[in-house]
Amino acid sequence: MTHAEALQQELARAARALGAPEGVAPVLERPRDPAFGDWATNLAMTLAKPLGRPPRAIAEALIAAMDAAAVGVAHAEIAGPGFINFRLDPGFQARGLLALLAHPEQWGRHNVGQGARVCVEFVSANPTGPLHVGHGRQAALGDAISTLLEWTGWQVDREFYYNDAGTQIHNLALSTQARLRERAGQPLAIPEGGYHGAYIREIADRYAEAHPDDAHGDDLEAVRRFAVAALRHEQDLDLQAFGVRFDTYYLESSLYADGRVARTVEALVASGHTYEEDGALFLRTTAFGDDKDRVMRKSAAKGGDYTYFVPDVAYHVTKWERGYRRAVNVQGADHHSTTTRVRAGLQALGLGIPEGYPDYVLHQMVTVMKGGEEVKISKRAGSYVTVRDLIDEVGRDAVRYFYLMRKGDSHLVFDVDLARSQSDENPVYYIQMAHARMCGIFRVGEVDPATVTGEGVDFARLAEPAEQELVRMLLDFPPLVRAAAQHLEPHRVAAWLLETARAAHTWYHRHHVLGEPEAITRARLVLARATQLGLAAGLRILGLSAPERM
RNA sequence: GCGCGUGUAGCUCAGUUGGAUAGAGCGUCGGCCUCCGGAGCCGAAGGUCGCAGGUUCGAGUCCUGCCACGCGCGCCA
Repeated sequence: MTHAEALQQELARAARALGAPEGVAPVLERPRDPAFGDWATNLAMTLAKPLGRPPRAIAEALIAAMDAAAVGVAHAEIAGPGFINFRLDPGFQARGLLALLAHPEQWGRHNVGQGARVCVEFVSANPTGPLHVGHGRQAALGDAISTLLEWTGWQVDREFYYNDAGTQIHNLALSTQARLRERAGQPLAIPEGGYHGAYIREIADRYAEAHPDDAHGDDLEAVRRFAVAALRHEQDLDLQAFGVRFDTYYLESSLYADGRVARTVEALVASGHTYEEDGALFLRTTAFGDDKDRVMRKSAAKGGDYTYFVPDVAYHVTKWERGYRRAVNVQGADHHSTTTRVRAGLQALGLGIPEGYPDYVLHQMVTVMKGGEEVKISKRAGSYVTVRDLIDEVGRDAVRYFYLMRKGDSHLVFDVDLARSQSDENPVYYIQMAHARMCGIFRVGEVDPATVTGEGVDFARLAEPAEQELVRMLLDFPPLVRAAAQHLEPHRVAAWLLETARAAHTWYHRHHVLGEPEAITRARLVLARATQLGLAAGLRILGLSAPERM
């Protein structure tokens, strides 16, 4: 039990002694101004109504009823309308770091998921081009969210869904074919909705080399397979450069091949939620909250194909059948409309899948600034900045951090020139520097950090304000990880890292670890070690490296 | 027009599920290197939290209505 939980328990006990109703859950928070103390509670104000007494009087009674010493409270005072501010005994609070030193691999871990399996799907790009900066945001977000879930007790599988069937892929094949024929001296005829990027020409070149007997690309199916394979390989390289690994690659084409799409359609028809109109088959998605009903199978005049969301529903059925009782999909907000459709399809099937399945994390668009102006991202026009461009220019860690430092649902402006030119002043370097500095102390002091356990150390020596602040930040980490995972919001970890790094730099600058009286050096070595471990933990969640020197 | 999202310092963004005097980074201005790494530290200036109402002890946060911007609204994905 942490000291905060002990304090909460003691507050709850005192509240019941005053006649408060069962089940009061005192809320502790860090006061905005550290001068107010280490913890504050608004308990007295929330009890004002049920107890029918003024908040300040209740606060007084609460303080009197508490066994302050037992929970390390050195001082308690009433402030403002009825806040109670607690100042903790310095050593009592700092001893909370013992758990970090003893089991660093457990620090920040929780078991809310209780080992349940969850499928996190992200990136899921069409294999029609390299990964662009929008996919990069998804890769960073999805990977960090997966890690957060792992840290909080979920068994996570990272999954990439390849839309390797349908119109876009057909256009890809036709575009490649057009380039092949251009090579052979015919006029270029890229189809409507086709792809104009230079990489298509490269693929055509390679195809011609590998298939000397089909230099015109007459075998469209072979061209399609070749182009898809080539682009999947490109995307794999992009992801590798970014340090993102997937457990499963699920192919949309396999859903057709194994009959799942057909079976899903049959099941939906059997459910009675479909109807035919103008030769097309509709799903009555309006019965499940959609604006209008959606076409499942196009009319014969339009080709008679299934629309994209049918395999999407079949795909999500497999997630359920594969045992994922929870699924998280990370998508761009431009795909927002699919969420209702997929959920509607799953509900219509009546398989007992919960209404909110799957969870969606939608992120807003990324715009790229280069040379002072916006780069229009268009695969078809062939103008965009790839994830690999960014990584090459500013480094993997910086790219990841920039993607993750902002909330997913706010629009992201990625100024490439700025990111590159300011790389010296990047927040990620600031954070990594704090970590490296802690490592530097051990290097210079010739102390093996692994031997710093806190045993026999007088924690009351960590009494300087800068030290208390740093201790508070470090102790905030475990609950912060839980909250970030619960809300699927990695940016909270990014913000914590920056604040904690600042606290570490301030402390480092004001107080020396080495060369002080032995009792102080020993206590400060503990804090340095805890800071190093704590920062490393946060960096790890975001997929950033924690260098020992820079 | 409808749905979703956003609107907070010059710029880019946080804001601990409704708490105290709204914060950070960058930029600007002014200080600090015999020091465990100055890739750092300390300080200052800078705000009508888009606008108007409402809910209550208390609102950047919740509700309603407007305004602006982004995305979506296809038998495209």
